[in-house]
Amino acid sequence: MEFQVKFDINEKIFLRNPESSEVGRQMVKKAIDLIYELGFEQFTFKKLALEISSTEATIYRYFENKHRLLLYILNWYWSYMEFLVTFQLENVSDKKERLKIILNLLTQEPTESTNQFDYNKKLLNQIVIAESSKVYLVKEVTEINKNEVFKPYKDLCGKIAEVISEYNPKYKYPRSLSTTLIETSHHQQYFSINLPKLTDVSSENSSNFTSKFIEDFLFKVLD
Amino acid sequence: MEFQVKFDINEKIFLRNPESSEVGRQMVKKAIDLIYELGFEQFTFKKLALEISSTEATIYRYFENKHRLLLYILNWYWSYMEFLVTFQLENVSDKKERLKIILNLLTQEPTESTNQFDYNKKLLNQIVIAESSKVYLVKEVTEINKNEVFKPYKDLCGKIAEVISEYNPKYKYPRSLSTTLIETSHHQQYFSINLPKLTDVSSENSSNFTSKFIEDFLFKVLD
DNA sequence: TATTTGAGATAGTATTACTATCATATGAAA
DNA sequence: TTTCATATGATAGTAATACTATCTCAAATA
Repeated sequence: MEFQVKFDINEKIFLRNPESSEVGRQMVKKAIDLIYELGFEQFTFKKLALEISSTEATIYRYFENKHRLLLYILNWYWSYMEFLVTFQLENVSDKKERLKIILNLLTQEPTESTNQFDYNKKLLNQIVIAESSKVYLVKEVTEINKNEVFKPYKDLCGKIAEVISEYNPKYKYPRSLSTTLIETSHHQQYFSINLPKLTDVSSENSSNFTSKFIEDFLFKVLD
Repeated sequence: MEFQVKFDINEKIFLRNPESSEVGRQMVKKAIDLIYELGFEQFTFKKLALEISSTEATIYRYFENKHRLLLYILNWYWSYMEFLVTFQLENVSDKKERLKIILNLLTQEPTESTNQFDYNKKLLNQIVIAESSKVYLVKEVTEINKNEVFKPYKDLCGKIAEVISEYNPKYKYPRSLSTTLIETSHHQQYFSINLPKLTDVSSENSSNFTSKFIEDFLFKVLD
């Protein structure tokens, strides 16, 4: 079975919908490749324009600045994650199993994209790990939050919080635990590769280290 | 009782030691004010030069770029935190109490700096919450890590991990739990102020929300 | 006293992050 | 089929950023 998913991204994020044209779609696809390759700081619209054989001016007609473009990509990712959670939880009633499915989604590398029209999920996942905090750790966070541009992240968090509460209705901090799971999965994956002394990875336990760590703490917190 | 603390910051971080001159000291002090005020992205050496009535060229003689200056500030902070942990743990033998002291240091606003020669700890704390991840979430992380510039963070992590292991020697992930405590305390403090829907704060439980969440979390994991 | 060193002043460059204008192609509406 | 709106590309230009280089002067040091 194969299918594509589309999400309605909040219109406040872009000036012109990149889904509405070929350049727009190319723009987002190549942006993912470039941000992965260069890191967000070194990524520029000039470099992206060159890559898609277009111009800076054209890109600026779609996105106000590179921060917005990153936000667009992350909104897509968060929507996609919420979709995956919903989809994979379908018909699973065991409450522990439901949590495990979520942990799996948060810590496993996504499967390779099979069709060329889709975004590259592996690169996207790496971008989320290394760059996602840069969209909210900015001075203007309150201002940009007014346009509900973080709604997909909040929704994902809310969905995971629900599953947590189903499992243990007495637990008092389902949302905070939910963001902690998400953020910690990013940190520990990043640290275990780049700054392993900040973790407990070793050559023996390196495979799925983050999974094991997070699963261990989640069930200790909830049981 | 009042005293000042000095730390030897890794020489690879700066070109010229800012502690060695008055401009240098002013530079770091004012950088803390400015980064707090503008956020790291909007902070520039030009603005800092103006603020200390010096020139960009002078600042560049001390620091290669603003990333290094932020790293310098964070190294000082991490060293300071490790000092505080060591100091406040002195003569406390109760193992649970020792963990509680650490949690307190991670989640409480620091006390106002009493003397003008010292850095402003409250601003520093806010900078750590909002900007610290930007020093390691960069493409060049492996390269800059070679100079041991993250040693103070790793040492702090190691020290907290020791206290965790004392409390529960069987726990398998003391370092990862340690970084999770540190990073989660930053996230939850930031979210509870700026994106409260990502947490469980409410008007009733807002005071020390992060403290309560993390304490609950830590002892459930370790007991 | 001679010499090194640090700071300030000044200038200059490449790149970034935009904004503006105009011509042309395309596709839909009349 | 013509008309017209709209998107794109080409080009240009600006202010700010992130540097580097050079020279002078003053103060510390040998």
